[in-house]
Amino acid sequence: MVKITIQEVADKYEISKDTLRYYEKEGLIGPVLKSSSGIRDYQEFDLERIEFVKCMRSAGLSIAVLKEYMRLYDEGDSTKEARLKLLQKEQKLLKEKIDCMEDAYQKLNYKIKLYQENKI
Amino acid sequence: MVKITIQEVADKYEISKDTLRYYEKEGLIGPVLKSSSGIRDYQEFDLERIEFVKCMRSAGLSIAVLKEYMRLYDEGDSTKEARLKLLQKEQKLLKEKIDCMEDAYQKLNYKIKLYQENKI
DNA sequence: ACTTGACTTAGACTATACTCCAAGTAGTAT
DNA sequence: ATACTACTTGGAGTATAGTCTAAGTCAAGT
Repeated sequence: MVKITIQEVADKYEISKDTLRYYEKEGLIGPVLKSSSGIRDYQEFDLERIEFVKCMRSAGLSIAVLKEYMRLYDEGDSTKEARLKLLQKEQKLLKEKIDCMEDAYQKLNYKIKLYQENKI
Repeated sequence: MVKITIQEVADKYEISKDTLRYYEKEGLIGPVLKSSSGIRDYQEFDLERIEFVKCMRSAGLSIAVLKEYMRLYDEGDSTKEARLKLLQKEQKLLKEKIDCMEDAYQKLNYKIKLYQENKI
């Protein structure tokens, strides 16, 4: 059994070691298995979670929301409904943000065209 | 001539008065015309800038970038090229962000479907 | 004249999300 | 045995973008 160290995870996902420990402290991932001397050994399911968290963070979901989701997850099956609602709410917010950014993208595009056509 | 107060601008664009003053201090808007007693009176071109800034901020452009753009703008025609480059760079970043968020949106969608089909 | 309410300023404070630091430990290389 | 490197912790520090507070000014209404 080869161990997966924090450095390897940091390199693989381009997340700093500090951030990985921070996420763990906040309950977004782990608690990660540790050797007798306290060294972290990341498991497959840790990596899956990290990937999910990374993706959601890059989409703008807050630490607080992801923390809440993981808290519910750890509470078990009885929180399925709550988790679904949370995800749906975040999805809706995400859609609004995307629409807003697309609007800004078009406005930028328009402005850039004005510059290129020397109309500004 | 009816004056446009900070309160009216705040209401119209749903930006707090504090934030409007903060943007002005940072050079993103204005300097706004003031009465002899120091009360701001926003002009049409101020409102246009505010709308642009609001849109760009909501799309994630930083205060620093908008500040730099406005600084170049105030410097005159000689900075056209630089402004265009800045906008193109931000547009590219914006596109990357949108793509990233759309990816996250699809992942969320998938996860939500799993919940709805009771597979999780 | 006095109260009221909206405005002004500088500067302190807050939230979010990291990021860095000091001090210490464990395992390996020479 | 000593040096080296990567890891650990708790807690302090930073960046960004506001947000709030205190103290004061001004114009209008009673």
